[in-house]
Amino acid sequence: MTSRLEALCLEKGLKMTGQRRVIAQVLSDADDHPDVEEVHRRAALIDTRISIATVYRTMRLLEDVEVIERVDLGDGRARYEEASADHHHHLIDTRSGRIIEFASPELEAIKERIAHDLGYKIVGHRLEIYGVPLDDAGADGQGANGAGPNGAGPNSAGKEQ
Amino acid sequence: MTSRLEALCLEKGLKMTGQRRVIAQVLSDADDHPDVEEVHRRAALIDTRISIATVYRTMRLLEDVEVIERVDLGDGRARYEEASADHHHHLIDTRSGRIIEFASPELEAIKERIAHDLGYKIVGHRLEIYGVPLDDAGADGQGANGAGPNGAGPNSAGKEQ
DNA sequence: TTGGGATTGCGAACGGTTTGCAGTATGATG
DNA sequence: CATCATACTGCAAACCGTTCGCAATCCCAA
Ligand SMILES: [Mn+2]
Ligand SMILES: [Mn+2]
Ligand SMILES: [Zn+2]
Ligand SMILES: [Zn+2]
Repeated sequence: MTSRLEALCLEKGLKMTGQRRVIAQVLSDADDHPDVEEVHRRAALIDTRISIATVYRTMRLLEDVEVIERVDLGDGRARYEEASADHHHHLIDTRSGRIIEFASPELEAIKERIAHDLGYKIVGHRLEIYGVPLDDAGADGQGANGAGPNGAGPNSAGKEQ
Repeated sequence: MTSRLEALCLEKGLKMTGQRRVIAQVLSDADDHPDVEEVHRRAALIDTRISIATVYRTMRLLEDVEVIERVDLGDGRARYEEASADHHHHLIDTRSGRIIEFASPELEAIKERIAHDLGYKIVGHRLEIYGVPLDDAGADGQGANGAGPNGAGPNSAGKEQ
């Protein structure tokens, strides 16, 4: 049974080996932002004979052909997610480690304008927000209120990890 | 002669050693974003007897007491700059490596609103833009035009590195 | 089915950073 | 101003995520 990502790999003309199929499977199933060790761990559940080196190599390969995207969340290691049509950023809950995805057209527009005004064309950018839940033991008042009306994107709800 | 940062360190109650004084000097003089090796290199010009380990330890210390700030510009190593009152971000010229600082109140406001709407209080954030000069061999048209009227901050001109 | 280039597993090497340890300096105290 | 406990330093080894060389293996086009 070919996974979503395996199909993508075939389209890109990649040679499909057993380990690549397993990794593609793992990444297709994932809805979080696993690092290489985590991918390896999950892959090992399906097929024990996959080395971490191969996972590293495959992640790089998949990144190169833009099947997955590298995410830098500030902890030491590289994390990955399926390359998706909808660009987004991450808010990291520093208390729980939970990761919430968001998108903001306004923010992107401003960013674009800033670069342009400085005489630059954007070739990439990175934005992460680190925060703590408002309703927790927050020093600053304000009650909790669900995701609001602003451009906060496709998934105002959040994935974890 | 006590440097600006040395004075700050004294205020914070840090024990001032010879090597710390030299490092404080180097950082006071710097107007770019040196990594640890670069700080060590510059420090060695003033006093040859400073080990890289001490520089690492001192940078961490100064970061902890908020005399300097760590900057992550995407290359492997940590870079640093003097902690300043005016918050800003960086646009990295991927062709030249030049680093341009900018600030944008609108951008900060939107970021604030996004987090709030998601139910979070911001404790930190990170934003970098990678770009290439518009007037270079840009594929996408538009002539060059200097820094514009938008909130692009305190130093629309740029520092290098 | 075969053959050769691509891929794998292993361990060693990498680059940036941290750390254990023994020796040295600092600055508080008398 | 001398003394001393403590904090700091240099060195080298360890660390952590990641890459790489190499020989063995696999994939897939012919
Ligand atoms: Mn994501
Ligand atoms: Mn800066
Ligand atoms: Zn964006
Ligand atoms: Zn900001």
